[in-house]
Amino acid sequence: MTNLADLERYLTSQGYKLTRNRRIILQGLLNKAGWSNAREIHAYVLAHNNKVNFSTIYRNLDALTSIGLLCRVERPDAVNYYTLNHASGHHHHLICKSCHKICELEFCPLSLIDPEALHNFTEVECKFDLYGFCRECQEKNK
Amino acid sequence: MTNLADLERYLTSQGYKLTRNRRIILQGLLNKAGWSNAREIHAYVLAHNNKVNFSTIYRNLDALTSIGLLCRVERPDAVNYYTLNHASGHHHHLICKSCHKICELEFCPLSLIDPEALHNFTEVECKFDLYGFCRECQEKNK
DNA sequence: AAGGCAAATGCAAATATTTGCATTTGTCCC
DNA sequence: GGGACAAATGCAAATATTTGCATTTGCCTT
Repeated sequence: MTNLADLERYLTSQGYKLTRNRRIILQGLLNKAGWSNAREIHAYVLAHNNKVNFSTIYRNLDALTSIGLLCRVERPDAVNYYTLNHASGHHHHLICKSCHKICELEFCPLSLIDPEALHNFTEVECKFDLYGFCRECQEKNK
Repeated sequence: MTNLADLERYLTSQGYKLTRNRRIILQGLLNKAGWSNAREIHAYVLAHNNKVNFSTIYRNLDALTSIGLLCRVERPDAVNYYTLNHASGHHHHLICKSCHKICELEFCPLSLIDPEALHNFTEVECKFDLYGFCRECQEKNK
């Protein structure tokens, strides 16, 4: 989905209300390529709306992530970053511990795991990310 | 490793100093089966030493985890829990979103991933955990 | 268009966790 | 055993994030 109308349609189809904050958050993420954190998104909404609270930002980022519209990645410095899930499918990431570059991984381990290993758990969500040093940062530190 | 002397030997072999705090943390985790959070471990050390600061606890839990003596798991309520890595090998976990029960997974996705997919990253660490509802909690909510 | 209800929001307080810097401690070497 | 140096610690302040509760808003029904 690469336009606001589709994103909004999907949001409401999932039972969420279409609020002014959510519209601006989605618009902001559409405008800006790459990843943003809650602070940046908060600033964007402030600049394009009247006034919004940080907790609203966090709650909306959670909601949008939970229905798959956003990808969330936790950086090694413990700050969460978000981006529109253009891939639209479920996927994971590879993050550089030095420059924080984020690469996509098509691979999802949950699809490969033996259901027997899941101890009869249901509604299983997969949290999976890899952290290493990208080629550029390896060069720099030589 | 199931005794203090082995744990301590390993700690020093990795270049870490053997401090009073670390000894008590390891002893505490040896005594208590299962998982503990920083608050509980802090309380244990306070009760068995003179006085220790929370940041020291966190720094030591990080250090012990980074050399593989401890396993760390992040619960859905965003609290980290720690336990001795008896399995001694690298492994992952399956956590109940309701009762927070933690099961071990022998599976590590990093071992299966195609090196080509790693974009030339080096020293890659794998952060992988599954979150779902265990059989007991499914029954309870029927 | 008006009313009602649940969902979304604002606010303020609390959470776990991290960090910089000055001090203390453990270990290695003599 | 004593001294030196780096690593570990204490302290206080800062971080991102979450939560409870009262209020507001979006959306559905009439």
